Amino acid sequence: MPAQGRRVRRTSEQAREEILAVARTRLLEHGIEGLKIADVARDLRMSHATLLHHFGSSEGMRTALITRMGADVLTELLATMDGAQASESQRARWLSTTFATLAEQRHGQLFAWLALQPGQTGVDQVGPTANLFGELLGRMRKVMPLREAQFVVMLVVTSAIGMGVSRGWLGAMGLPADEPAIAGFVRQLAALLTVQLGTSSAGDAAR
Amino acid sequence: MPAQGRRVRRTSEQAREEILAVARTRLLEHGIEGLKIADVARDLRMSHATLLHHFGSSEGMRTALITRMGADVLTELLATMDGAQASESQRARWLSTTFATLAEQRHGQLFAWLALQPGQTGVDQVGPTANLFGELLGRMRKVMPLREAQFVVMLVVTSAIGMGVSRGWLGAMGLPADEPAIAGFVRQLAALLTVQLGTSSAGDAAR
DNA sequence: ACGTCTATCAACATTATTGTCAATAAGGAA
DNA sequence: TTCCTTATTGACAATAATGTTGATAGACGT
Repeated sequence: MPAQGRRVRRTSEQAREEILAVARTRLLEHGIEGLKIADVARDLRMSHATLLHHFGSSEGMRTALITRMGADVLTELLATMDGAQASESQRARWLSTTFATLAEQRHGQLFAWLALQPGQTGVDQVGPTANLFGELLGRMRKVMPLREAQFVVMLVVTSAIGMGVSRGWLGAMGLPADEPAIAGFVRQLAALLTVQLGTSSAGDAAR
Repeated sequence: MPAQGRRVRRTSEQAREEILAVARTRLLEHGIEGLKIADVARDLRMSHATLLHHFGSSEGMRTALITRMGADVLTELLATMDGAQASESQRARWLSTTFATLAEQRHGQLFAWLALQPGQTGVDQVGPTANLFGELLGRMRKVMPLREAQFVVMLVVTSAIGMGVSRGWLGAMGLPADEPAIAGFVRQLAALLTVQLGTSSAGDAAR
């Protein structure tokens, strides 16, 4: 164990990792306000100067955090896709896990944060995540016509993001939003989409 | 026109209105960062001390803004409901306008902002909006069974909020999100829900 | 041991943001 | 007019937050 007065010396990479980890949990618990570099640094028992040394500026840290979290979402999403495309029951499970991934509260915070960045600034920072949903769409196209795929992905993505962003207060605003209610909702959605996809699988439901 | 050196003296109410109006547009254009009281005041050619005089603190202003915008959403939503419940074509139109109301970029900013408030803080401030979606749900129950109504409202609300929050960057992430694409999406959704509601109108689609 | 590299830190500097206060002036009432 | 209320303001105060710097000390190689 390090004595109190003793400096801990991490590698540059380690330091960045630890900082981003703390920043993430602070974002979840305290919102954007929790991202002041002094606070993040204090959680690590590190001087805020050190934090600045690693990220250049407070904005640098925030940008890195956006990039990291975006990449995590991408990884999770693509992981759930692998091997879950063929059968209908598999597709239902895919929907459920995808929904869970996107609607997770922490990701909701990320999306909300992105939404509040003026202009494109936030999105540009996402870097590798840039084509996140395009990737999803591409894989869906392999098992259904483009128009269907676009509709399904769009519906699932927007609904999941909306759920993630607003889960905290949907309940307070009159909609049932506890765990079982959401699970039931996802099941209903899966059933609805299954019907839809089974019925008009060559189809064009609109106009 | 007021000469430069001359003070403009508004009623307390007028002042609050003008301030909130400016604050709203600033929120839309510059995100939360645009809400610094000095900036808002400058847009009105007013000293920031005056702004503080009317709202007590910067937080007071932000709270008032949340309340106001929330109330506006509520008003718009309920307005679109009146008289658009009975027939199916009317229901489709209701969905379209409701969707438009919630997905509107400016409201998306509001929702995103709410999502980033730690804990319940943000929601509590919404005041009259508190039961916003409960109101929606109540009206839907008049024309369909509870389980159906819950599902439909939940789907529309989450999807619309998700759309509003992420409209700015859905395109950059690979999903078609220009005006016609969204319009098409809403039409497809309406069609899908119409089928669903027509088919199993006593139904329990899940499990 | 010695030297190099650089992560770390305390103290300082700078700015940004919010908040306070006493004085001023606009509008209405008496 | 005169008086009273209070919206308005500039100047100041108090922090809060970010950024800067020179010195210190781990880790690693020679």
